Amino acid sequence: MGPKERKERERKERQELILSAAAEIMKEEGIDNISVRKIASRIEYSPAIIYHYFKDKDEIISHLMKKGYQKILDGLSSALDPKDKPEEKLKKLTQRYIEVSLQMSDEYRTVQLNSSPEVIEHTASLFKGASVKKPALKVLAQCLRELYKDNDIDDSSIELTAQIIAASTFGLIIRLIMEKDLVTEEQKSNLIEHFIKVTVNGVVPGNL
Amino acid sequence: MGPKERKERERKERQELILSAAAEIMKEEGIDNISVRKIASRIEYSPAIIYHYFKDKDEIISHLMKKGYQKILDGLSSALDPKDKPEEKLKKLTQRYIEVSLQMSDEYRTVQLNSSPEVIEHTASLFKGASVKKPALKVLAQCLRELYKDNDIDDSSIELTAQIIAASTFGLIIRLIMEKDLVTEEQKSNLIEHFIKVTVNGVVPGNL
DNA sequence: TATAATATTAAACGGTGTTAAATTTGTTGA
DNA sequence: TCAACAAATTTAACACCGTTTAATATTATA
Repeated sequence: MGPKERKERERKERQELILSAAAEIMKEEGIDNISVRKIASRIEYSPAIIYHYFKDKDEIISHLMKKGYQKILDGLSSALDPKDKPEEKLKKLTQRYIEVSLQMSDEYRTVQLNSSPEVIEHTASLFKGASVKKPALKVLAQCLRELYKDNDIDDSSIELTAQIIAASTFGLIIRLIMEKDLVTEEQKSNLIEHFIKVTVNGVVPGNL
Repeated sequence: MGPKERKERERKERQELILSAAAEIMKEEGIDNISVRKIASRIEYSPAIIYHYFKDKDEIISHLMKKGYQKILDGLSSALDPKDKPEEKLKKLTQRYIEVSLQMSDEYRTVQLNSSPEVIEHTASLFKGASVKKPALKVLAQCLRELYKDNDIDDSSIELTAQIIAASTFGLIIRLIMEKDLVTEEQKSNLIEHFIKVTVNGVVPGNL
């Protein structure tokens, strides 16, 4: 309520202004064409002002990443139906993840392939312990735990499996995005269907 | 033998000079730090000369891609032992592909993630018919054909499977490269081992 | 209202890819 | 051998880029 808070709020508003300008540019011209100068001119300020609200350009990009990543996670939760069997859950989850990612292919690509250390920290999924720190992996691991409830499988094995499913799915999605002009819709849905079949078969109890 | 041929040869030599300078920079400073001016200064010419031998910087990058891609393929063939059973072949092939790719991670990343249309044409693997046009997929599909020799599986299914293995493996490799600072050697080999197990289990006859 | 803090800008630095025109170098034919 | 032509190479510029420093304008505070 004091002026301190207002200041803080105004500062955030300006940051949002900058971020949304950057997001606009990303949508219109792609991630690589975001430039500090373009952002500045779009919000009708001088380029230098950007550095009053962000450390550097990378920090702006990082913010865009985080938002994109969150978007994927949000679209995921609605795919879980408690009534489903574990195997079915796994299929639906994977299917949904692929669908949501393909719907926002530009953002997905940007988020997942950006190689700045700060962003990688947010997208990394292969390090030990990722299945408890990464929401998407967490739900996946939970799904696998149900799948293996009658088997004697240690947790590190489940984590590995979750990470592998994530990495494989990531690979399929990125390739589908990159080759979108070369792959027909039919081929695409064949691939997705087949992928889910193969992946689930690969991790189903008894095969491990 | 006429001067025409010599001219042609000399031109190629200069192109090679430029390319190897670019490759050096890529090795030392990473793909993103290749610049026309740096190449020029390294070969002790003025920047403009580059454009006498290449259309633009992208063309230079494209050449680096093609070479990198070839390198992967070359390292692959030696992994095939005719005495192995199909399942074993598949495992070794995948293992080798991952190893070779990780050994040249910068190049792999560059080759596989470059999004210029010209390069995508060389790396694409999901379009219908890819398994006969792409050497790496061809050997993979052949491997699968052996694996399914006693089963009644149509060829389009084999192609789909090959493409899926390729895309999944691609995903694992890219993530391992991107997260190399976060993943320990132990975790890495666990992942690779587990990945091969899961993948092979997923495509083994009877599970499909 | 004066002072201190904050917001904003102008201007520059060093970097980038690329191009047009001028210049040097090399080749060829008379 | 020399002039004419063609090829190779450079100079210089254009239009961008990210970033920093110092000066200026604006706002808040005492």
